[in-house]
This record gives sequence, structure tokens and C-alpha cells, in this order.
Amino acid sequence: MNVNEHTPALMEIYRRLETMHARRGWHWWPDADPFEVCVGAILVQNTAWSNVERALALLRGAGALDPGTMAALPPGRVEELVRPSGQYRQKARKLAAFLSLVEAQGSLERLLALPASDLRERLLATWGIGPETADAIVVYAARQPALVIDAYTQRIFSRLGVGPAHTTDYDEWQRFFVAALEPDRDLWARYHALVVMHAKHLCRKTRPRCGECLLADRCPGRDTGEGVP
DNA sequence: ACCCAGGGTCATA
DNA sequence: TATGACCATGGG
Repeated sequence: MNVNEHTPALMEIYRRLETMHARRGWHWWPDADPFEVCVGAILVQNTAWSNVERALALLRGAGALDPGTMAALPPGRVEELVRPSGQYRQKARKLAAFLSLVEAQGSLERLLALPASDLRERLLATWGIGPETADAIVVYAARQPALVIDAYTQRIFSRLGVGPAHTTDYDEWQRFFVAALEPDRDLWARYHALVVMHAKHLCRKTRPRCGECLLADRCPGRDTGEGVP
């Protein structure tokens, strides 16, 4: 199985994350509606999640959180609905591209039922969908194995001295984690979910996304607000 | 008045 | 291949 010299460190960090956050809002993407996950994965690109929630609320209010309905909307209407998520013209165009992929496969269910490697490949071939968005859709919408790497992951783990040094290359980081973790969809899904939860919820008050509380027992300066050099 | 956010694309050298 | 401009809203 996938185990190497980095496995103990990664699993120790995972356990600490779980201990710190499992009791908190565990209700993350894992339980959400597949199409909503796909839309959210696109809308959240370089955008605060709070803005995505506004857009999702507008889409829901318009009854547009469904592939067929959204595809039937006039283009300008989608722009209007996703506007709060920022880069709204780009995002509307990306959603349209994704919808044409769904159309090409017959249905969202068909698309998501493709083998993970095929699904990822087709997503990457779609305009506006890069590696992170593709992996998020594979693991949280299709519920198949994929390990999402994001800015949080790279910043936290490089800070901890864990992971490939001196690179921000997505595939390199992903290979590092995949080589060290058991190929377990739920483990991968939770690992990324916990990283995001940790980065947003705990580390924001001190230095942004520092990750130091993974080495200490809790976030340094969380209550005092004092920074660490 | 900045700065940034759970990226991705495109033009340039 | 590697860097930089660009997208654009809302919160700190």
C-alpha cells in the first residue's frame, strides 16, 4: 500500500486536525448535492466562500441549481446570479463550459459515474476547470478518490517543513501526498476538508494560515492575538 | 485605501 | 518552462 517515510508525519497531522476540528461543523461538501458541489467548486476559484454562498443562494432562489434549468437560462441571467462570487463573467462562462460537458455525457449522473481518471481528464479538458477544481469535483461530487491540493495545503505544510520544497507545482504536491497516504477516498476527502477548516477557522486570528498549531497543541497566540515572528 | 480570497487562462520571453 | 496581467466582489 502507499506508505513511505512521510506517512507517520502526515497521519500524525491528520489525527491532530481531526481532534481539533471533528467536533466542529463537519458538515462540509461531503454531504451536499452533487451539482451544487460542482457549481461551488467553480465559483470558489480565488474567491472567499462567503461570496460563493451569496451566489448559491441566488441560484437556488432562481431554481437554477439544476443542470437543465441553468443551461436553459439566458447567458446574462447566469452572470447576474453569480455576480456576488466575483469574476462573474468568467464564472458564468466556466459554468456554461461545464454544462456543455454534462450535456455531452447525457447527464450529470453519467458524467460523475465515469472512472475517476477519465472524469478528471474530461474535466481538465473543459475550459475554466484546472487541477484543483477537477479534483474537488471528483472527490466531493462524484465521491471518487482524488486528493485536492490548494493554497492552504501548500502554505501550511511548507511552513511545517513537510512536502516538496521550493515548488508550488500542483502535481508535485499531489504526488507527495498520494505516495504517503493510503488510497482511501474518505481519508483523502477528510484530509483536505480538515485543512481548509483549520486554515479558515483556527489560524486566521494569528498569522494567516500559519499551521503552527499542528505542532503545538493549539494555535499559538490564538487567544492573546499576539503574533509570532 | 489598501489586501486578499479553497484558481485558471492567456500572452510574453 | 516560467513569470505576469487579468478576472471582480465583499470583508478585514
